[in-house]
Amino acid sequence: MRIYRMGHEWFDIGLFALHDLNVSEVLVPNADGQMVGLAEFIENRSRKPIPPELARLDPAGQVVVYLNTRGEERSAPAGLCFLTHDTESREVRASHRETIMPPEIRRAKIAEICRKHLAEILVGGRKLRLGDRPVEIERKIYALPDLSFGGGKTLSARGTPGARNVAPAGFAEARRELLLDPKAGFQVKTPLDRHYIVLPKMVVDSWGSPFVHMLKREVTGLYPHGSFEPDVVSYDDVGVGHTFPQQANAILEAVRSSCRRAGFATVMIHDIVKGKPRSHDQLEAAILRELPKLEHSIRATVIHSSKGRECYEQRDDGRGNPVYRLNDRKAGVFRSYVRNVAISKVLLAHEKWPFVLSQPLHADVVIGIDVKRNTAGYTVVSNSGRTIRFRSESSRQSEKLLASQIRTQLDTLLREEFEDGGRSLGDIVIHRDGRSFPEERAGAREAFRTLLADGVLKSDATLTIVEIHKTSPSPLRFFDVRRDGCGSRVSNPNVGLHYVSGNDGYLATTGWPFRRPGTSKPLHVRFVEGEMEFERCLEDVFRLSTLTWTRPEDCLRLPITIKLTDRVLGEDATEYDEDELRFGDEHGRERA
DNA sequence: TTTGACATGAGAAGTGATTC
DNA sequence: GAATCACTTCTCATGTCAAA
Repeated sequence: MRIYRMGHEWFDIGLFALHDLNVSEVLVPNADGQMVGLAEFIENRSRKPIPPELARLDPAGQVVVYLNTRGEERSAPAGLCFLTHDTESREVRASHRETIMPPEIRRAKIAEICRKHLAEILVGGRKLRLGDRPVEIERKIYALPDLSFGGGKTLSARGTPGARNVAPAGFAEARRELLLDPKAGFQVKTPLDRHYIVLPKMVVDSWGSPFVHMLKREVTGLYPHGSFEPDVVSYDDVGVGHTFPQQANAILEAVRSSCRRAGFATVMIHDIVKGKPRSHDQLEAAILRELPKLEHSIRATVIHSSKGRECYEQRDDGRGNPVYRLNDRKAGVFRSYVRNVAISKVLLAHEKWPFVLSQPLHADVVIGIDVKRNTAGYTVVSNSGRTIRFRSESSRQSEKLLASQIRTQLDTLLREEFEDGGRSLGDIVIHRDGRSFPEERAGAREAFRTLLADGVLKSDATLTIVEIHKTSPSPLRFFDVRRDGCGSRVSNPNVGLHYVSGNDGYLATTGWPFRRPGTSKPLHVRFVEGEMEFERCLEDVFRLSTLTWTRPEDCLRLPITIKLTDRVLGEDATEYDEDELRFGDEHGRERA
């Protein structure tokens, strides 16, 4: 894809062919139907003064042919065309950082574009005029909620007595500190289930044992009540080829013979360099989906060998024996990597949630729903995030859910919730990732009515459905503008800032006090139907976005209901070629 | 590839108007 | 009323950076 600068205007064109003639030879019809030279045509159409590339245009230069939107051939001088790159391309990847715009620059650019291009727009024959200033809204901000950790410790940015009180600016930092503090730490204290660490033989024979030791120490440090004693299983990564089916089958074989009890596993895989692009994602997806199907069902998480390979080096122990030690310069990096693995790949996999909301949500139960690649995922959050259930189910529909599916799933999930909690449930709120469809809503209402009749729900229970849009047809941005002296300072909005207009709500879940480059992108939350007040739903969305379990020191753009559904579906729903896995060794060798 | 936010381009999917 | 087309919207894949 290239862009073409005709005069001062930029066009996005796709190259179709190379013209036989050069710039001076190609003739095109001008407005009166007369044939003129290509350079003359462009010059006539261009605002003066003309851009330098046009002034310098070589008459003997090549001409490219592209197709306009009606499929007609058009000519453009190659000298005025520029190659566009996406972010992964080698030529521009280092400059990607520069495309992330800080708020003051984005705001200035928005104003400029409005002035230049949107001053007067014709809509259905009527002129629309845009206001010359952006809309100012009231600073309505939801306060950061209090969070409960282990040891009865509470974190507060709103002055709650007895809590560890911090200023909002220190909230994220304190959240991490409390999680790592042995006197606080994880809020749940139930023991861990059986855990296997599945390593490539090459790693077991080199830096495997210091790595496992480090991971054990990290998990135990974070979660002392769990008695983390993982079994190490090694698979033959060397004796087989390096394709996705070969490595996957080696892992399956090892797990089948060594993991004699159901439980969890963290599987280390090598990057697959040969074969189709993205085949290491296939390997990951295959492991995640195949291990639970084994006789002793294993729920797996996947890590990669590259980080360890990069950080460990072989040394001499002083008596002539080789030992693996961390490279001095990389020790710090590796430690935080191992901590991430401990939290995300071990503790969160065991459903040990690090911290929860201290005060109850407005809703009694919040259910996040998302559909990806024919798999529907449901996350149920109740009891202020203390209880979380997840369920996924394949569906024939790609994005729309059938009424009967959603009815059955909601019915099952809410009955489980009722039996576990031993109490009837009140207000139910559904967070739909993206658009909700009438069939789904009908299914949800049907389930609701049945559960009401059966006493699973309280007689005054309500059902409310909101849509959570990560992107929005009307992409609104918030800017915090403060006047100081002669000018003004533009920055990202406070997290918790919200603006409601009818059934559309915008909520800043990223922004101050979290330091991130770029301009905060508010969530678009749309009220679809139900009895709960919209502003209360919105506040629940905000509170659920403070449960940043995978990154305690940072913000989360999405509420945990959607985030968890996304995470699990992202992993679960990745396609992999099952036939290739079962029968694909020949194909694998061909490619390898 | 550890994670998440913000960025982009490609392509899929949906919408609405037009044509036969 | 189906087929087609132009256009919009959304998802997906990919990248960088920074956290300790």
